[in-house]
Amino acid sequence: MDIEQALSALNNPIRRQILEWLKDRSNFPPALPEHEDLDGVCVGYIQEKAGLSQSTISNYMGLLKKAGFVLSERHGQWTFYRRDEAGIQSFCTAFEQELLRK
Amino acid sequence: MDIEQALSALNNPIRRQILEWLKDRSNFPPALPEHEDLDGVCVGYIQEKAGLSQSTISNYMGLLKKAGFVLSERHGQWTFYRRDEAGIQSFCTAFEQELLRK
DNA sequence: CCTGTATATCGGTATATTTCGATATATGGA
DNA sequence: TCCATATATCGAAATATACCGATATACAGG
Repeated sequence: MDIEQALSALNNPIRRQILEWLKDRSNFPPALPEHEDLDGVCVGYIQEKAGLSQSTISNYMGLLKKAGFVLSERHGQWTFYRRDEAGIQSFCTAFEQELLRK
Repeated sequence: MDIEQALSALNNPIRRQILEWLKDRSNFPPALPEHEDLDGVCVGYIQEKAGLSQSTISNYMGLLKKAGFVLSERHGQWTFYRRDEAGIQSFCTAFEQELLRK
């Protein structure tokens, strides 16, 4: 739980937007039939929605992952990203702990 | 309450450290006798503790103020900064609101 | 008004971040 | 094994941030 790394990851409006989008799978196109039972959204969908290049989004997802905000799972050629609610929660707790007066 | 500006202000370990130090006046040298009834800490004390240049600290305090984390009060040649607990609280609330699922 | 002290602002350099296109890697299928 | 697709990584250019020293401003006391 590196608060510095976490804040850097959040200090970008598009990365924060991605975390918001991931709250609800219906922000993205429907999953392919063979992926319907999987949690998470593939990089391509996120890229399309964000309107940035593939490499940028791949990099962003890596930052969010290292910061503990998303989990990833590889299935075939696809990587599916989803929110890490426990990681987000624990960051929030630690962050408030630091910021708020006691 | 600009969350972008607030996160930028917090995205620096020394600025966060300053907010922590300001939780407790005793982190700094005692106030001059004529300032004893005043709340807050003057820029010089903060600078000395942080070990950065005067201009950097003055700039930092300006960023923290614009972000709503500190209040300032001028008395004579001194500017006294103190935490804006309400501002900090309201940032925390808004931030969690955005970050946490629902 | 002149001087000294505290703080703010300016202008610059070094470093970090954003973002891209090109390329590398992984995988599934013909 | 060869090709197409999805994602990751690399290298570079543009922009932002971290700092500094120099200078400006604000004020207090003689």
